[in-house]
Parts: sequence; structure tokens; C-alpha cells
Amino acid sequence: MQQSHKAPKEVAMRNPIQCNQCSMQSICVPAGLIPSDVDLLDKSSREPHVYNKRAMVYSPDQPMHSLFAIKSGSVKCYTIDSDGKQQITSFHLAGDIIGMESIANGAAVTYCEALETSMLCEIKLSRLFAQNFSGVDKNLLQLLSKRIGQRNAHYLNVVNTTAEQRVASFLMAMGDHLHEHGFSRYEFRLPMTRTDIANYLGLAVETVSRIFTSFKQQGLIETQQSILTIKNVAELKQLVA
Amino acid sequence: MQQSHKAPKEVAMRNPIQCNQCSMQSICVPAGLIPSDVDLLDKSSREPHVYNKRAMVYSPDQPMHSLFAIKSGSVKCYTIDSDGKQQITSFHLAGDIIGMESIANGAAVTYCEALETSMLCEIKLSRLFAQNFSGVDKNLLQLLSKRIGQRNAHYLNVVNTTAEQRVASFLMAMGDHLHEHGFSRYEFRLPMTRTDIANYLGLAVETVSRIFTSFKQQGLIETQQSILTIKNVAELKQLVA
DNA sequence: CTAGAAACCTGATCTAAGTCAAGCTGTCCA
DNA sequence: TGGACAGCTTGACTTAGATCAGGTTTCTAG
Repeated sequence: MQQSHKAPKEVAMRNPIQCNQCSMQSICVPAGLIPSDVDLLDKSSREPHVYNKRAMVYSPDQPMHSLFAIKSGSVKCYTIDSDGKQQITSFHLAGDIIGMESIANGAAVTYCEALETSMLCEIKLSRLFAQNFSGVDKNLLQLLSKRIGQRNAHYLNVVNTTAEQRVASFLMAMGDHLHEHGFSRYEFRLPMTRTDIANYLGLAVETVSRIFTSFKQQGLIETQQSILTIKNVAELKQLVA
Repeated sequence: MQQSHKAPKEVAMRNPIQCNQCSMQSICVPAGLIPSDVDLLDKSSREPHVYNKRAMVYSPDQPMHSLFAIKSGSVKCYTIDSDGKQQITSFHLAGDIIGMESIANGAAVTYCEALETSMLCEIKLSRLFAQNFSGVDKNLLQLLSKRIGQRNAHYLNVVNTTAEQRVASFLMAMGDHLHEHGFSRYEFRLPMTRTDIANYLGLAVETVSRIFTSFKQQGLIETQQSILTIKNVAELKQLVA
């Protein structure tokens, strides 16, 4: 759907070049992935690909255990929401390494599309994982990868959304998070002030206060002091979507 | 300045508990850092601390080679811009692990302040780094940590900023990024459409177009087709700040 | 227990940026 | 080489949410 019929499929190059013979080493190395011990990385296979303008590098839910180094060209990463609206989360240029948020997932979480004819080098992590990673290393990496995803999610919640959606989404996220750690999903204490919530969501305090009042009047939530009860999850969820 | 005179300093607990004896293990383990091999982590020292409401866990530029696991309570992370305005980037609750964006830096990049009386467990990474990390592991981790910082920076550029500031900041960021990879900082091609830029920055295309026109009229930039030239960096930079 | 200060709420007004509409420009391929 | 289409620009109008101003409630410290 996103990939136009004009966009040729990406083409894998035969006889992949070793990193230490690669003419783009000067780009790849400052990108920070490869130290002096380039050999270590060579053990995990890397495959250079060429993508034409509008060609898709990866799509959500596609199983992925790789990073991609952009040797030339540029890409955009974006999500598609339930109404089919695209939201771009990032642009990446030559020298960038992409796909980090998918490590925690094992699958891509965004679309990634070439903005022009681009050359990307796939860095397969599967072998790297198997060979060199201790348990803690792997867990740390998962943790950081997950955090990148969370930061993206928060960005998506604030860019191109109404004040009402931001507040609803914030309350739902609080509940979900607490639930993950064994607390009640629908009744909890908000440890931060309205001012803090407003600041975090990029709104004025007055706006947040009005929305809380409106939600209470609609019977979506109840509050007494800092204790918040979500009364109508379905409708609150619908506001977000 | 942020830490009120009323806020008692944090207090280090004597005789730190081992992770595998810790009553909070059920919180810490699902947080994802510790697998079955808790022993591995025990080798790097961990120190539980108690922070009172409004106490500072860390501040920008403070050297830091640790993560912090929140055992109870909650914190907010924020930056202070040049006008002294606070901008909250994240809230964290019991079960969260914080400080990941400082790994790449070696120093904290935000303020982190307790919202209520909270207990945090410091997980020192220095030993972990020395003992277990291969070169590639370390570089991957740095890369992910840096990306979290970049995502925060982009969030800061979009939340609580005017359309003009977003576009100015976007153009500066493009130049800086390209410069890092050996290209010209002040003359480059924009590979994405105005529609894409608008979407990325949470603006309407028309707004972006108007701002480009205005910048051209002010002599800040020049464009011909997709080639952009920054003519007045100083003033553009001033718009952002 | 009480005074003062935060935090919170509500209403009136203002404005930055969105939406709608229409014309312009460049580029690609038939 | 010219028409069609995507991308860009400009103008007129609308609106969501900011700002300003005032009041009420809830903490907190002495």
C-alpha cells in the first residue's frame, strides 16, 4: 500500500564486501558501532542492499534481528495509526544506524522507507547475540531498546494529538504501567501535580484541569485528592484511538 | 536552586542487601535487568538510597556510570532551558530503571527529582563494563544510549515550542548531523518533502511553507529546489534558544 | 490548630497555528 | 514537448488551547 508499484524491490548485492575493505568505513566507523576490532563484527554476517526511492526497508511486525547502517541516501521511519494517518517518528541520513527499537521486540515497530536511492548495510545481530553476549549484556540491551520504543510512543502521544487525547492516553499509560508492576490498573495515586502533567504533555495547567473536570462530568474518571479511579476504560480508550 | 532548603539530602543505607535477598526482587526482576543469573549482577556493587520528596537523584553533567532501579516511589526527569524554564521529559514509577541516556555520556543529561519519598537502588556499571563487555557490546550499548538521548532531544524540540522554533531547530539539526559525517553544515539537500517535515514536527504543511518563506525574507536561509543554504546561523540559533 | 502557601479550578479573552480554497511551479514520461 | 500530477505557496477564515485574572480547596509547618 505504501510501496508504490513504481518502486522496484531492494536488490541484495552479491559478494558482500568485508567491513575492513568497505569504502564506507569512514562513514560507518564514526557512527560508533565498529571500534578498532572490526573483525569481531565481520563474524556476524552483513549484507549491503540498494533501495530505490519509496522502497520499504522494513515494516511493522516483520521479524527482525538486524540493524541497518545507512551508507548513502536517507530514510524516514513512521507509523500508521488506526485512521490510516502516517506519523513520521524520525529521519535518518548517511552514517546513521537504524532499527535499534526493534531489538527488544524481535520485530520491526515502524515502517522504514527510502526517501531517495539509498544503500543500506544490514548488520545481522543473531550471531552476535549467540556468540558474545552475556545474560546481563543482553538484558541491558533489551532494556535500552525498549526505552527507545517508549520514547517514540510518548512522542507519538504528543505530536499531532488534541489536549484531550494526550490526557486520556497519559492516564491509560499510568494504569497500564502500574498494572505491569502488580498494582491496580484502574485505581491509583497520581504522585505528580497537574502542573507537572501539563508540562510533560506540552499543555497549560488550566487545560489539564478543565479536561479532568470534563472527564469527571462524563463519568470517565473519579478523583479524591490525588487518588484517581478510571470508571469507563472503553470510552477513555476510544478517545485515544 | 531546584533542590529546596527543606529537602533533606538522600541517605545511603548501611549494609546493602544482595539482589537475591532483596525483598523487592519481584519488582526489580520483571523490570528486565536481572535474569536468573542474579549473581552476575551482584558482582557489580549496588547501593540502595532513600530520597525524600523533592530530593535530587542526579543533575546534568554530574559524572555517572550507574543506572538506578526505583524500588518504591516515583521521580520526574527534566531539563532546564536557557530561560530557566523546566521541561519534564519523563516520569518513572516503582519497577522502572532510569539513567540509560547517560551511559553514552558518562554524565547525567537531565535532572532527576523524587516526587515523593522513594527508594532507589544504584546499579554501578563500571565494574560490569570492565568485566563482561566485549568491544562491540560496549559500542552497541553506547549507540542505543545515544539514541535515547536523541529521542529526548527531539521531544524537547517539539513540546512547548513555537512552529518557528521547531523549523529553525530542525534545519540546524540537519546541518549539524551532516557536518558530523563530513558534509557541509550550511549548504545541503533536503531529501524529504515539506509535507514530511511538517508531519515530523507536528505542523501543517502550510505553516512550514510560510516559515520557509519568512526565513528567506529575513535573509536567514536561501533555497533553490531542494538545496538549502543557511545564510545567518547566529540569528537562526537565537530563534531556537 | 491555624495561617500561609501551594495546588487546583473556572470564566473571559486572545492568538498561534490549523483548515479551506485556489493558484503556481517543477518534473516526468507518453 | 506538453499535459498531468505532485509538491509548494499564498490568502482568508476558524478554532483549540494559551494567557490572564480571580476564586476555592488542600497541604504543611510552626
